[in-house]
Amino acid sequence: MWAFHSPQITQSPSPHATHLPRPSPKSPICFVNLNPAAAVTAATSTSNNNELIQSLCKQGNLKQALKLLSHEPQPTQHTYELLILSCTHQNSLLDAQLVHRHLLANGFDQDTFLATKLINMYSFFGSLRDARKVFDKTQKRTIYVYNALFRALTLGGHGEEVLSLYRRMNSLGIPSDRFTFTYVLKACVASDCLISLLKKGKEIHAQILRRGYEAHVHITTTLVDMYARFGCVSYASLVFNEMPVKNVVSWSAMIACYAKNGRPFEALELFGEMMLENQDLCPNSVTMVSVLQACAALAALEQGRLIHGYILRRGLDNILPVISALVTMYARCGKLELGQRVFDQMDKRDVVSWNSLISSYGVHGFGKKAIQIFDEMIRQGVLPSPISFVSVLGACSHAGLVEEGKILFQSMHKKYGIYPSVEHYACMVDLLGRANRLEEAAKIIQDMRLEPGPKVWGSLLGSCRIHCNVELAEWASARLFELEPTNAGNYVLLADIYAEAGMWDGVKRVKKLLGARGLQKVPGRSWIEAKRKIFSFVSVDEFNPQIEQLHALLVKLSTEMKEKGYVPQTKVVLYDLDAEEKERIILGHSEKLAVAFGLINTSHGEPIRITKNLRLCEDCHSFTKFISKFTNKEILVRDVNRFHHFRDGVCSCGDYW
DNA sequence: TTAGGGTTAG
Repeated sequence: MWAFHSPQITQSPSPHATHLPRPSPKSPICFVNLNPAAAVTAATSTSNNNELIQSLCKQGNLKQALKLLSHEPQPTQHTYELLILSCTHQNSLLDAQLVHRHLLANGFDQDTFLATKLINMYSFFGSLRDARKVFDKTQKRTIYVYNALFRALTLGGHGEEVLSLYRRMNSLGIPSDRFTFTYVLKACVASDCLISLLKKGKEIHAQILRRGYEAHVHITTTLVDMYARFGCVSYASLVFNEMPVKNVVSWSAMIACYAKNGRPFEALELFGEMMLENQDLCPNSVTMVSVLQACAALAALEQGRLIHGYILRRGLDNILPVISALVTMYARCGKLELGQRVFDQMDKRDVVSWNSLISSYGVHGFGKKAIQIFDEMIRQGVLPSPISFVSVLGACSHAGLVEEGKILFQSMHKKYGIYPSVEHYACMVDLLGRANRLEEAAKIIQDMRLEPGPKVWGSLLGSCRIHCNVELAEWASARLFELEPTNAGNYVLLADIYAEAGMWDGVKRVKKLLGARGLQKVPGRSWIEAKRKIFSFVSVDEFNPQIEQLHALLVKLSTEMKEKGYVPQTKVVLYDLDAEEKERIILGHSEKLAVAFGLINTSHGEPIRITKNLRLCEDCHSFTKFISKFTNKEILVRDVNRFHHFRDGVCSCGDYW
């Protein structure tokens, strides 16, 4: 498209000496002193020079363009625009800074158009301070200049700065445009303090309605996404349902909202609706990633396979995020080998693909294999990301590989220059805590340079539950009740610890606190996929039409297994009840109902696959081990943390979970 | 001149 002109710097027309701008004394740019004879011809050909520079930029020949620039007395706005663009294409910050200094020296310091380009440029290089400097030095700040800085700050995660600047813009009477709204909505979630900014987001939503932008698909889609990120699913769906115009992006945003907020069933339902009711809408790779996430969350293997087929038919199977999501989907549906096969068939892999595989092995309890894959990734020259360490440390934790985990944790900064984040500390606390090294876990928290967040305290409390440590549990829960006052799970964990220690006063106190704050325990729930449908069970499920049949089967199996040595672990019932009543309660656990359903509804040789929303209780674990031997059935249970693969009376977790 | 949805973990 662009004609190639080979730049002949030595023969090129030279500018007249009088037209040559004086470089400022501070400017490092060297203007070539040209002889007067050459300068005469140059006076008329500066437009050609500009064209030549522009052409070189378009060809990606930045170095030659810059050389020629030093001979050009009157670069135009367009020349600078293309130079700036070229610097980002070439990923050269040094050249970008040179162009910036050059345009300042040539009197373009108040050019608002170039100011927006410079802000975008510095945003690209991650130099937000420089972007802000350009903004501050620009006197006439058009909405374009504001929007450019909003975009830069939002991308950089400085949401609060955007919102304070936005307030100032409003007070100066500068009206927002449709672009401003998308940036400031995104700014509300590009920050750490989500609670206060949700209120701000709602205010901006009101402004959008007042300005009559509710029919604008970009803005409303951003609104759906903002509410999704705050976890306000009902608000997101309200906005979505009222959108007069929806496109594939809006549908994808709403599907992602469900998938990301623990509502995978609704995500799949909405995807079905999108396919059925809108035949002119074609789902794309982004849509498919969320749909795969939903299948993974539900362990819906058959659905996942159908989606995989669709992805192949649509030719979306060469897109990296889609393949990574496929690897995860298969692994989380219990088909680790299929996940590995998808990974093996990839032409190219990025760090995310590797992370998918590492965590897949981790969740199945193959810690050593996960470390091997991590090492292989490094050997192949792929640098680990912070998430690689979350994945591999998590794998160590599931497999009880404490020493290996400690070495990896230390290597993060030493070898790879990655500072451990709160997530990594949470992994370490989990790793040590599960291994009953609770004092060491507590020491890690005390020595942390970062503020330990809810994840860290939650890991400690979870470990205290496993090993029944009241003292540390009280320490952790006191912090958790401050940080997450509405997370019912924390209260339940502490109550369980008190109950197991026989401290019934403590149980009463915590339950009272739970009630006073209007919170409820999340009921145990298990899912199973059969005949391409997903069946869900809750504990002591009175509304299930098959409950009597399932219960009768469980009583029969339990009685027979007791003769073979199964002893019901009634201690998991944390109520002051008699043994018989406790036994009745544990037999009604959702996971056992799902196992019974699986025994009735799966064919011979077909494994039973169950998903559970909580950690597997000791009795269900022991019961399922017995069942797998007693009925000669393979049973895969994915609890909230990991997989348990029961076969012939043994579990893959080695009773460590 | 500028804009919306996604990948891996917990």
